[in-house]
Amino acid sequence: MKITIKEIAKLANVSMTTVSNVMNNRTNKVSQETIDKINNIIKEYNYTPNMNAKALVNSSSKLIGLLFYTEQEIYNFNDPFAGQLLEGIETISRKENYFVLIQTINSVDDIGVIRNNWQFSGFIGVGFKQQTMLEAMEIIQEPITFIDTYYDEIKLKEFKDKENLYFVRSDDKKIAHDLVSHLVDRGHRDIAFLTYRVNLKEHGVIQERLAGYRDGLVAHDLGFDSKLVFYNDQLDQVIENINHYSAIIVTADLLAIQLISQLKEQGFSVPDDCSVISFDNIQFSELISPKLTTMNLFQNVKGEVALGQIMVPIKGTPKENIQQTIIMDGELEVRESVKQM
Amino acid sequence: MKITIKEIAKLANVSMTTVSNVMNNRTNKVSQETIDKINNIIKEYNYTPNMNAKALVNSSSKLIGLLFYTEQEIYNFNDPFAGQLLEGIETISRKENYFVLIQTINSVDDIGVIRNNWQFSGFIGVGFKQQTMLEAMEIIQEPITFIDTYYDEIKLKEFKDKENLYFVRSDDKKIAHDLVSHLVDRGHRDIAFLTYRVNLKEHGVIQERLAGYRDGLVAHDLGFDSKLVFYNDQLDQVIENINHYSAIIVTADLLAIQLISQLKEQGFSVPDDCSVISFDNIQFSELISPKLTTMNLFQNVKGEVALGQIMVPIKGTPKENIQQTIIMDGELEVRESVKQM
DNA sequence: CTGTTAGCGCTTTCAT
DNA sequence: ATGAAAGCGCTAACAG
Repeated sequence: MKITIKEIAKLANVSMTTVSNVMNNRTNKVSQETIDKINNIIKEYNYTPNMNAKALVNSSSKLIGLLFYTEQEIYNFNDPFAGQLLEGIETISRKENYFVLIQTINSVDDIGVIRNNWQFSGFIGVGFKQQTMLEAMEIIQEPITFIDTYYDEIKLKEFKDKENLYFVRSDDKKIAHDLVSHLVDRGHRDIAFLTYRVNLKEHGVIQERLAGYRDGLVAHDLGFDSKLVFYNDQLDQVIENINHYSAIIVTADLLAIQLISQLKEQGFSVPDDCSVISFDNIQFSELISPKLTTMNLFQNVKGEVALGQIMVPIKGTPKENIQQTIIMDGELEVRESVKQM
Repeated sequence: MKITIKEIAKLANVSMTTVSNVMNNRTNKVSQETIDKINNIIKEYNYTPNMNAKALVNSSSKLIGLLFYTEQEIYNFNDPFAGQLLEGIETISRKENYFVLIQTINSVDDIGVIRNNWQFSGFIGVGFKQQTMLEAMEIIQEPITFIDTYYDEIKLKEFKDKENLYFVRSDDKKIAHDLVSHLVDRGHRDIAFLTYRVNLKEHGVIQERLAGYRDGLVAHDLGFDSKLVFYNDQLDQVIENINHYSAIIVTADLLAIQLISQLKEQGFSVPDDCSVISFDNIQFSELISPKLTTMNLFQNVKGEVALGQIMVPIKGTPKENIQQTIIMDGELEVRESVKQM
């Protein structure tokens, strides 16, 4: 049933070495006859190698560890972000014949354990903050791409020489800035900002978007007013203050949809009473009314890129043109939730 | 750095066997002193076993293969279903110290390959139809749970004796029936049905729901009218015929939201002109307006149950009370999209 | 109570 | 051009 190299060797009347050589295309020193014979047997018996044995002897398997860092017990896979990422990662891993092991982790120590358990070829880290990323790097030697992790520029220098370390993220600051510009183009001058509650001390996606919002306002000679920055637990205040702005930037479609729903309940109309623009371009954004004007972040591509990055050192292909940090732009999907003033 | 049993044995001045015994709690024949000594070393050096070596010698690893069957190139992980399932599966796998390898497969042959590659302890199959399930079973010997796969009752008999085969699904027929009953309770008598286009010959979730819809109508002395069954590519017809029904059952929140959005655009109001009730209870269903009355299917629990099922034979715990097929009920979330007539 | 040993399936020198 | 043999880290007889 489960055939091994040894048996193939016996069937072909050759040694295991030869079989191994043929399988790994080290055929320069094998006669064509033998090659064909072996290949036929492999096909006939549907032979596929035992990855555990391979991993054991090579001390490296065809495994990619997909690490979801979270303080929660389990990462929130409901988030469309996770799904899109997975789709991109699966696309590449299948193409490259690698395998993806998913793991939610709550502490950096978890990484050490799982890393010892399996000999991963590389990792993709999601949900890491600068601090946890730094700690993770102490442990992980294999190539790793961190998705959406921001780091201080000062730290960047130390990373520069660090091999096997990659980053992929959106250009959140620029994208937020673009959102402001779009609203300004449409005649808006009073622009609010709504986001999830986060620790503003930490460097992350939200902080960057906030900074981009601020930059955008300044660039368009509009003042930044901290009273126009709201958090998801203040939706009532957002609505109370609706007269103080004509448009609002929301850092997630989900939150935007929630807001719109509340606004409607209170008798307000979008975009007439208030324009809404957001991030994500999730599937739903064009199913609701009004259809959301939102920023497509191409999270599936992000997944593809993330795995693509580490595949370079993993496969040992020359890495001349590879960048350590890939910053992706977004693409605005202009739909109905922003009004021309 | 990466310490092995051999080295632990040396450090503890014992043999590898003893170390192995201690690690696997076969401590009945080891002195407490030795146990402590070994455990301390393990802790000190942060030792964790090499799973590949273990898998090789045991011909079974702590891997669960999560197989997503699809005709597409990549499974649609965007679907909230996949995320919820994953969440449930991860919850249990973490608890049990097992690892989840995700794989999209396009044909049953793919299973053979991946199964040879790694020695899985068990599998969870998603997206399998009866035919592909049957084929998969020919190949897979390990415990497997199929999620949401329906099979003919005739075939059931053959399965009865089949070890290691489990099913988890919702009671789709009963749930659809319940939906009809709820609508009838609310005074509706003309009830339409909207679903995704599927092959009606195949036995699956949609077919069951359709049957339940039919049963429900009959049970309430309402006639079944095939003209009131619509498919997702006929949304315009759904709306054209709006006078022929007062409520519509939609087999997915996503589709329901799409419909509502279209209805609104055409100037209709939900639930006043048409009540809508659906399946899934996705996160969005209570963020939109009107808030969706929908059936919670507990897909995350489904994931937990699926893995729980196969963990029984995997861990070799006595499986007296285990059922081969677990059928889960839903729970109606009554919100705003159904009108009291 | 502890150690010796063979072997899981594969790769890789080193011979021939 | 092909083969023999050692060894990756671990487990499980079997011996003592």
